[in-house]
Amino acid sequence: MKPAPTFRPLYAQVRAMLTRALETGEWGPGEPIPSEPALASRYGVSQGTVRKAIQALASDNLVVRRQGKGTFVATHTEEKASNFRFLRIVRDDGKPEYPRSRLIDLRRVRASADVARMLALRSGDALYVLRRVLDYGGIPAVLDEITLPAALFRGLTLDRCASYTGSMYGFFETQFGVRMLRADERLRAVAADARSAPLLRVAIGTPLLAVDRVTYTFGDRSVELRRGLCVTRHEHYWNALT
Amino acid sequence: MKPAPTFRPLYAQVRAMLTRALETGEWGPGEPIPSEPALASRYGVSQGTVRKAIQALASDNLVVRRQGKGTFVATHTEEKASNFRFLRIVRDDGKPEYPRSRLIDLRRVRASADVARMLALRSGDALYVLRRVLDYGGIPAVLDEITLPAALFRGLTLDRCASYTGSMYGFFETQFGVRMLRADERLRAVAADARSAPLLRVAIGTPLLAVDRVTYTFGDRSVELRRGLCVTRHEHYWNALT
DNA sequence: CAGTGGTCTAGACCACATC
DNA sequence: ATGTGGTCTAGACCACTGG
Repeated sequence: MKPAPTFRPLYAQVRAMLTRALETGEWGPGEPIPSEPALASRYGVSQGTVRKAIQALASDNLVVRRQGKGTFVATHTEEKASNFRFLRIVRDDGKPEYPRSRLIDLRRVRASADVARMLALRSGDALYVLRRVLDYGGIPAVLDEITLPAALFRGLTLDRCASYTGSMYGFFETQFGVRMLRADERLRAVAADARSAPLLRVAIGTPLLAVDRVTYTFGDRSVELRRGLCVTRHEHYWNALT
Repeated sequence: MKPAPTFRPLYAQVRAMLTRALETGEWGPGEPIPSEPALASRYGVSQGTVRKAIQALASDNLVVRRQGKGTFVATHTEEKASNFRFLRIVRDDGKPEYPRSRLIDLRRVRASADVARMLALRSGDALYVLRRVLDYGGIPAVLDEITLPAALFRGLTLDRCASYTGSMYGFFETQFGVRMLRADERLRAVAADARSAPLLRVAIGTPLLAVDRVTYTFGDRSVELRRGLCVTRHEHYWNALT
């Protein structure tokens, strides 16, 4: 019998409290959190312990540390190149081009049993399904179908999407307060069908890279399903195994 | 003008010295490295500084830390489940099955300009090209074509491959002293051709997931090119965006 | 029990950014 | 000059492993 695996380091507890403060929005995206000495006094621990907690948050990309300036809450609205964290489709020639997004349509539908399970909803709950195409160098490369719980994205319209300049996740963060923290992806090869082929300007049957993403926010709650269909002729999906 | 960006933390220097010791094989794969106090005295720094250096190596997967036991040089020969670090193809049903490998053939060829560049060789240098198929549940799923510099893998034969039980990288590590540390992958969707279709038992034209890997050892030297063609019917490529 | 890595503290000093 | 995070040290104690 194992005795009792109840040991929990101090820094882990501080980390949990900081995460909670981040989740409740005590400091908003882009804003600085208090300095290490301030947090040490607030939680009654040493600066070194606070430091370790913050570094764990930084390695989870919840905050960004900047020497001489402070520690800032992560945001999708100013990540520039670092936005390639969630955009793994890059050009074969390596040019770091940011694609242009063209919105196709937005529908309101009911959740199937499968989708409901993956989003921790009930069958029949309302969903938004947004479709868009990403163009690289003016050529369509990715058809995204983005599924969102309507409850979290009340008032979402095509116009609101279109009028926002910046990344999708920046839009979700600023307009709906939904913060995407991490994602899982499953990749397969599929054939272009009658629905996707015209939008990507390829022949039916063309091999496409299908990227199925589940995106999570605080507390490992899934808040987005996304299927990307990618024409991997001039672009590819990039991944580093470390 | 910037003055001189020459600052280098002590722990980074210790880390570099430890990396060098690992590379030269002062401690072999699977063996323990000296304890923190021992290393601190060896390098004339505090234990805290050594700890930070070692933790950096651990996060690069060069060593593995085990509380109460010691710090051990990473090896591909006993990684059990952690071997899924370099094997991202998993079953759709999530069962953690380890596939069976069937060797197809081994050829000795000359490097083209492209391959030579990617492996930092000269055009015409000798290469080995090994092909194999991975079966999941008895069904062929992946056709791998593995390209290696002959200079590093002298005496490689099909028989030697076949007689080794364990992972490919474990084989390379123990038999040739070549240690794979990290890899980059590029994924595309392609159509099965006359060469691959029969081996994977699919029709010509079937969409396949093509995984092009470049694998690196110490000093960011590339030592393997690998192309995997995957039938993503019952399996998929898994990736976490963190 | 001794030895390992893991946690926590306190304090000094360094590098960087800003005013 | 001040305040931030980053480095480095020294020492104490804790959790885990194995003899």
